[in-house]
Amino acid sequence: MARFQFLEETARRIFTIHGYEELRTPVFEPTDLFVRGIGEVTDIVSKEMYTFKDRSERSLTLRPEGTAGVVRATLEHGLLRQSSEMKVFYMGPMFRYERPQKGRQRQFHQIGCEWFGNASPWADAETIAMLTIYLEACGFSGVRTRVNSIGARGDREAINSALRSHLEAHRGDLCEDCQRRTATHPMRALDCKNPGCQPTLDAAPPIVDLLSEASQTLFREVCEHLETLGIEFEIAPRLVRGFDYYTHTVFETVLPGLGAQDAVLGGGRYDNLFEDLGGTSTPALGASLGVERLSLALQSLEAGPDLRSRVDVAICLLDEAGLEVAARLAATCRAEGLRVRFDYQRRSPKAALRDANRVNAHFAALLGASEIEAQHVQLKDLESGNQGPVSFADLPGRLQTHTADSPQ
RNA sequence: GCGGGUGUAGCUCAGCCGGUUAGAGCGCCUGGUUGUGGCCCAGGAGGUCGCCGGUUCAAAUCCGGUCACUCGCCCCA
Repeated sequence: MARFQFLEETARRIFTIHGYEELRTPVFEPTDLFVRGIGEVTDIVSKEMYTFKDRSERSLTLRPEGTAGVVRATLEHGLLRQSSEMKVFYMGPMFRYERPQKGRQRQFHQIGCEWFGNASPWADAETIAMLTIYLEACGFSGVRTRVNSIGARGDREAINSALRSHLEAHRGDLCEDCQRRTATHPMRALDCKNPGCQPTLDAAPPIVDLLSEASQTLFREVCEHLETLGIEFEIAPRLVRGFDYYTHTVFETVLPGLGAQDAVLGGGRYDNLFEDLGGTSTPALGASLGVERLSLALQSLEAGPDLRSRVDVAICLLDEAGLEVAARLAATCRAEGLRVRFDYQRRSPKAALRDANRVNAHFAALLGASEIEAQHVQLKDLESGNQGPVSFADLPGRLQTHTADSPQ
């Protein structure tokens, strides 16, 4: 949980300084929204949605991804009317009906960002840059995002027919899936991992070469801007994505140590989605991060962030006296914003101190009959072992000056 | 949808070619310190061996079923 919080808070911080605001959307939506948005023939829509009927026989679906819901909310509430541009991020659970395995569960969490109303290749570059900065802020190093362009929707027919004729010519060398995709969605065949298909796929014309002049220029500019921003990336000529709404730039980032499910983020531009969902044509792009996968990757990091929880002071009773006094002290310290450990249990001093040590407290405030008599606690620094009296009244102030510079 | 694996103490696991009171490490508790943690030492608590059935004089161990979890393929975050 600490890792989730860290990943989410870091995202809030990095996304916010890039001008994004958080938006919350419902966890379920009308099924039709995803069918129209993601595309009928995609795996997600055809076999991975959690779909059910409500009491009025409406078909609802637990969201398998975040973008469609954000676009729907934007259209429905006219969020894009007062300004022509908007940047939002979200985080929350997503659902896909499939066999769980490492780095993949049926309910999982994504952090996503969406940027509406900006067609500049700078927007693509900034988005990839921001995500790279985010991953680095989380402690990952050597992040290299894989980037490709699948062109405008108008380029699609030329791409498909060129790929189809190539794939048809080598039909016998392709696996069943690829043979099927040749007809339905030839671009998807390109990222088939089946070893037998590789020679044929390697020999296929690169998608970028099949794009219109304008689309190629756009992609070149995205790459140039990434270099201007000093972002490490690599061009992945065969990278395509599983959602139909993508156009032009697509990208994904993989991290080591995650086995088969190593993509921690994916995204791209989707300039037609607003129209597809009944809005006016709006350039847009976005990405989403898989929180569980990031969390796993964070775990295997040799020098990860320090996520141990910290307690400023643990109040330790030394004898039968002092429960009421301790309760009041805990309350006044908490009112000052201090993290206080006190469990109202009567236990041996030894056990109380051991507990204080276990929860990683900076100080232990020791309280017994003689301390109450003198109106002070014995404040013990648990790292140095130094101990001395501090009056009840001075305790909160004293703790604040000593814990102000500490992490977390 | 397809194919593997595993279910034994709070956690990680050993034991499993059937045979006495089911073990280890870590964690937890107590004591060594008549009101003081971390390190060390000594002791202690804790288990229907996933569940149901079968074979047998005897089952954690063999067989069947069932449930749960897990890994891989497909696809994706």
